[in-house]
Amino acid sequence: MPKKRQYWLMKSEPDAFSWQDLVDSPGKTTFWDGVRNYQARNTMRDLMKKGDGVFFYHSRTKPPGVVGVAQVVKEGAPDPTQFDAKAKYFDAKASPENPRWYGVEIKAVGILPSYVSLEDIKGNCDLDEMPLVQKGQRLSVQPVGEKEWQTVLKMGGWKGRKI
DNA sequence: GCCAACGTTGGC
DNA sequence: GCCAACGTTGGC
Repeated sequence: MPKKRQYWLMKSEPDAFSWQDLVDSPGKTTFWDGVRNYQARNTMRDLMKKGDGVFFYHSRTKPPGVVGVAQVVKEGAPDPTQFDAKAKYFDAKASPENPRWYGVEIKAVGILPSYVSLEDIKGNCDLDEMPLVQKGQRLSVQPVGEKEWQTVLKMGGWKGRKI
């Protein structure tokens, strides 16, 4: 039974970790750590699969929007920062035997030739169903439908390989 | 920098 | 197990 390709959107504040930081990472790959929201955790731990497409979204920028395309290269694994007492994301209630927080590894595939801002997304009625534009939506890791994935790629002038 | 929306914590 | 207080997110 072939698995259906899934798509996601991951938010990051560029001051903390930008698209360029991802591109500059060894192998253009990074472990997505520091997520401390249970729903986002469940998504990364249980749902995101190797090869899934990821929109890399810059939040708290002027303007916020989708900057590039990435892919999941390693599925959910315990986030090491939860065990590090000195780390910002330390969680005293987590232990290696009983991890609480998970992350995935993603790899940059390519930048979108044209940035797709939040305003652009809100302005396209084909994208009304995206969690991103729902009121009060704050999830840093969220699903993207097949239709929405293709629409945003088109808006961004994506000429890269199909994911 | 403001603040609405939302999630989590902890006293009871 | 309720819910007020608190902390965080993220657009504006």
